[in-house]
Amino acid sequence: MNNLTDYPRPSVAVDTAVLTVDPGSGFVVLQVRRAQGRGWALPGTFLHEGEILADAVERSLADKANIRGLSPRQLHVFDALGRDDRGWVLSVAHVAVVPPEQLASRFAETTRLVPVHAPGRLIYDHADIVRLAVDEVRARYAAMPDPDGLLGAEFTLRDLRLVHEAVAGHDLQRDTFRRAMEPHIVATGATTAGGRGRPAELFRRRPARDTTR
Amino acid sequence: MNNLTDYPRPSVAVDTAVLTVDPGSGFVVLQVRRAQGRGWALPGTFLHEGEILADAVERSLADKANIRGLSPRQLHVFDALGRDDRGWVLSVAHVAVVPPEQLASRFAETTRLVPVHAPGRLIYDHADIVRLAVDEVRARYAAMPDPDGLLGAEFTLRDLRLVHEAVAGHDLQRDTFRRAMEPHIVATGATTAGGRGRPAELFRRRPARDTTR
DNA sequence: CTAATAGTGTCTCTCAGACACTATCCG
DNA sequence: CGGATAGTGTCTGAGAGACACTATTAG
Repeated sequence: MNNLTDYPRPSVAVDTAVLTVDPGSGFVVLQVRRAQGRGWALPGTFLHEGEILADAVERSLADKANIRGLSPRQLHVFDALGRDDRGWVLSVAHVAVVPPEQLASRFAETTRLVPVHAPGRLIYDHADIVRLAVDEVRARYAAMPDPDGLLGAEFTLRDLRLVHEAVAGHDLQRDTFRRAMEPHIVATGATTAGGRGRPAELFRRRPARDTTR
Repeated sequence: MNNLTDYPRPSVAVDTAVLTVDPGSGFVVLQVRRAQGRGWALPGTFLHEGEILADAVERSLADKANIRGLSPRQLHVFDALGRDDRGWVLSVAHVAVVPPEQLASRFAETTRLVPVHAPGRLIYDHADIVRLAVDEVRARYAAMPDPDGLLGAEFTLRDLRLVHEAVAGHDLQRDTFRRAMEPHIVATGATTAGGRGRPAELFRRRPARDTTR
């Protein structure tokens, strides 16, 4: 019978592409400096005993970058035998999107934010993880208004469009974008003031109702 | 430093939803009888030392169901702490689609094929795996003609439509379906003979070219 | 007033869905 | 010929993309 102790077990790691939209640099990924070696990597850690993957992701980000409160999603398990020179290690890649304010308190010396289209040289298969993460988030943002909450609860359509343009990596048409998002948002009644042109309406996300009517 | 031996490691398992289209029962999932207990489960196994996940999937299917030659794709890692009563086990769920002929040689006594819409009672979270697998395959089949090769290299549009209807779980309109698939297939020039009505053209899958023109 | 931004009317093109017609086999 | 199946013309409605118009603010 299958006794759990019959076989050696792999180490299981998590690696996370933490993405945000930076007003200056657009859609960026968080990288951490490697502890012993030189070079940059995605934050990751080994899974501890009795820990679930999401908790390992949160712990790795608290420890390595001083970031808290994420909602990581799984992407893929990387299991190539030679991928990690420390031995037999499976890595479960994750993606997490956070508003830029939440990265303000990150370790300045050992972390950096790099545009996703030119993430630099990364160890192991971390460049693949960034690609998977970016594709996943782009697909989500194409379908819904700011599903990962890069903006607060209320926003103008201009703010929303700028965030979506940063994620998509290209400009979006103002009127088409508005009509695509309108089924998924509700006007609050309030408007902005103090801006240059006509004041803009404020919207909230529609509470995940049926969108087909 | 992170020494790989510092922490206890989880057992890693794979569980696979093997799906096919059965002429009689439609879209079905392969289940295996549990060895020691009663009840049915998806075929799975523990990952052996130095083995990659895809190989573990193939081994589990050869051993438990006498099936070979799959192309499993990863779906999700199930990591809930209490999910397996044998201890700390992560399970990497997979999906594999095979043509029905390839299941002809399966163990008759210990396996069965059950329609995906009523998979019966399954252990652990295997019902969730079936749901994920079905959703993944339906999404792939909605976009491309038989991407997983349930049919052979050549087929009529009727054959193709019947397979897609079985996967989708509902009827598809003949003319609309044809126009949706035509950009992704090439006529061979040959036609069927011996059928009841007008002979049908035979097609092949288009060799993964750019579909936008 | 002009510049700037927000919101919307409307035209066109494409495409899915639907219906119906023609085409070609068997018997 | 009739019955069955394959292939296609065509209409309609929905929706994306694009352009341009109106609306409302600051200065």
